Amino acid sequence: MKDVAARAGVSLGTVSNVLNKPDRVSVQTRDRVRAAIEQLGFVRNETARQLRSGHSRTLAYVALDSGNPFFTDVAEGVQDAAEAAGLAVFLCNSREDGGRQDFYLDMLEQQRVEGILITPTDNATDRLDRVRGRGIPVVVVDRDAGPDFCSVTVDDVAGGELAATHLLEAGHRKIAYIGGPLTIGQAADRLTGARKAVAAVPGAELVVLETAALNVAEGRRAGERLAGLPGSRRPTAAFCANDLLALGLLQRMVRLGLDVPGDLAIVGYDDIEFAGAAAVPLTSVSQPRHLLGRTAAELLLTEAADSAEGHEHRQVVFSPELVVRASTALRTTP
Amino acid sequence: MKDVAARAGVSLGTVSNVLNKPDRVSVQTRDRVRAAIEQLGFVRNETARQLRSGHSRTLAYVALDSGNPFFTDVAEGVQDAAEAAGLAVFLCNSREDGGRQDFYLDMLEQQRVEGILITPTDNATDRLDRVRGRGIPVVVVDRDAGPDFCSVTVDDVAGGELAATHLLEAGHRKIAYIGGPLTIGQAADRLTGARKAVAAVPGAELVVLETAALNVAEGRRAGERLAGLPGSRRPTAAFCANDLLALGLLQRMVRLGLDVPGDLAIVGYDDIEFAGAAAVPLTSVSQPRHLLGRTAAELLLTEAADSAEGHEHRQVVFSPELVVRASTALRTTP
DNA sequence: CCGGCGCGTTGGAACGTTTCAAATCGTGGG
DNA sequence: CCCACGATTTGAAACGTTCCAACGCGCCGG
Repeated sequence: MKDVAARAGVSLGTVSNVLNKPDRVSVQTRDRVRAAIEQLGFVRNETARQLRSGHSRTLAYVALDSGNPFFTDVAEGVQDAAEAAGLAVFLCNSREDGGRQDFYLDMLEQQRVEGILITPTDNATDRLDRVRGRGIPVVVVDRDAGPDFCSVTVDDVAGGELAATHLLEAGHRKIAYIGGPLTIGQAADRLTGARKAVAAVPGAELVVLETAALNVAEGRRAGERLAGLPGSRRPTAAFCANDLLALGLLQRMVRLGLDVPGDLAIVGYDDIEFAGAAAVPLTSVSQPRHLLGRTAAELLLTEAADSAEGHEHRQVVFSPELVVRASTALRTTP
Repeated sequence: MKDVAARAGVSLGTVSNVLNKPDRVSVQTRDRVRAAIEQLGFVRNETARQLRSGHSRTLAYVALDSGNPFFTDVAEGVQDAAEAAGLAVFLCNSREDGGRQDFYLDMLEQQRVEGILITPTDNATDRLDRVRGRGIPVVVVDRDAGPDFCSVTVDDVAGGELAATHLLEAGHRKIAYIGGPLTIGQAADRLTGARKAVAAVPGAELVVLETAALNVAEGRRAGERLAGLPGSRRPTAAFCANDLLALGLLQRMVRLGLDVPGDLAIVGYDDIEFAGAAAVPLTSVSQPRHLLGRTAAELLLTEAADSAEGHEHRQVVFSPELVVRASTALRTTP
């Protein structure tokens, strides 16, 4: 900057003004300084700027697993919001490892980021409290963290209800819920929602098939269990706790010569990219992933702005949406 | 740090020494300072450290599309290598948008990162040259950028050869190549490799079905084209330029009542997560994604270390590997 | 008893910005 | 002709570290 000032024949302060408050500087000087910047290929040193101004213009998102498209979509939403506010985003990936998560949190404290978005590995609230104690705003993404944190989540109970209601409205009365282990909050919530919907319809019945995991192989296994039932006892529809289960189930049904949705209608959850590309395009419950990220970032910016006066923590809960595809098409023969 | 110094009854310099060269400080003082740090919850201000030391201990990876598992795996490799060297990683996502890419490059220049790993959107070599002109090492990932840049790639010609050879060895003599548009370097290279393998076997023939894109829908369309051929003219095997095509093709074949691999053996490319979970698990050409990232990061660190004396740019080319699954199982009746 | 050596420690000068009070310069009103 | 005033510009003090020359001090060899 010193060189730029010398070349333009002005003082350091003026160069700084051209960069930060161009309207304070006369047109001639401004142009002269800009020309000098251009000629020297000057690039502002953000580090020094941060040190002096106390603002880093950077926020961070600590995701649970970047390999999961859910989180990459959320991250995109975060980036969009941050970009709009002129902030850079540090993307960190804890890979479900508490140690790595702590490592990143330490690093981010040292970097003095403006704020942290995080999907924590487990009950990390005390660690997060400490971070916030340092004056760094924290927003929890896709997890509830109580009234002391801003958070952004999607209502899994509502999602379960949505899926089951859709099946009930299509005339199904015996519905299987496939998912588990039920110790996973989301699997349990989706079941709760489904139960609620089924309970509201007289004569409707929900059969729970708990699985050991939420993957394709378990979906196939569930398919075998269903196919093994005599026709009269077999559900006519299945609601799977995620799309992997649903895809596995779908594959096995097709393989066993059963028709989807004729013999079994299927609803998945998450609306992953492959849901629409499956052999029979899959009806699925979709979460507003991009919006989730954007909202979380906006909440963070609000909290940062409020930091002076008292800040009211908000828990935003989004509603999932049902995306109807062929796997639950109405049966032509009722 | 001032507070820590005061509390421990030492000077600023000593605190700094405890942090950076603990062996220069006597045990008693060291412990006293550490206790003070603990009590005050002091966290070093990385920004100031960077400003003074001139080193940011941060590198960046500008990926083409974080939604693509390929790049997230590469990113993990990068992170592992960086972590081992005690560096933080800025993850940026250009989403195939040159403007966004330039925005990030500007930002990274301002941040004075130690180095940049990038999968560029297009011929961005002049922009990258400018970045390097500022003294920031650059390594190109998954693209060749000529002898003036370090780069890390995977040999697509070899991959195509590998796939075709596998099919030839299984006895196939009429093989379809499905992929395109051939203006995409990778689709063209894989075809080149396949041609090479087929040319080496007398009596073997390669049928090229160029597609408009590399997605599931195009794969299905190719399936229809193949199924429409009379049995005698229909290839007995297909090599698809990526797994999406292969999955679409597989779905359509199964749907049309053809057997895989009995009527048509299929090889995909990329070995995406779903390849192994398909209705018929897919044989696929796998790229060492994690290794790609790790190597790129290591190359970058080398270049950064060499910066003083002349640096020799290296182009590392990895070999793909074939992962054999059921979609090319040997036919029981030859 | 003195000079020199090493170990610990100290003080202060950078690093490259931003920020702000003060200086400068025309300018129009009185 | 003087003065207050707005618009520009300047100069210097931060920001929180690291780095280095210099310092104090106990000890050893002469």
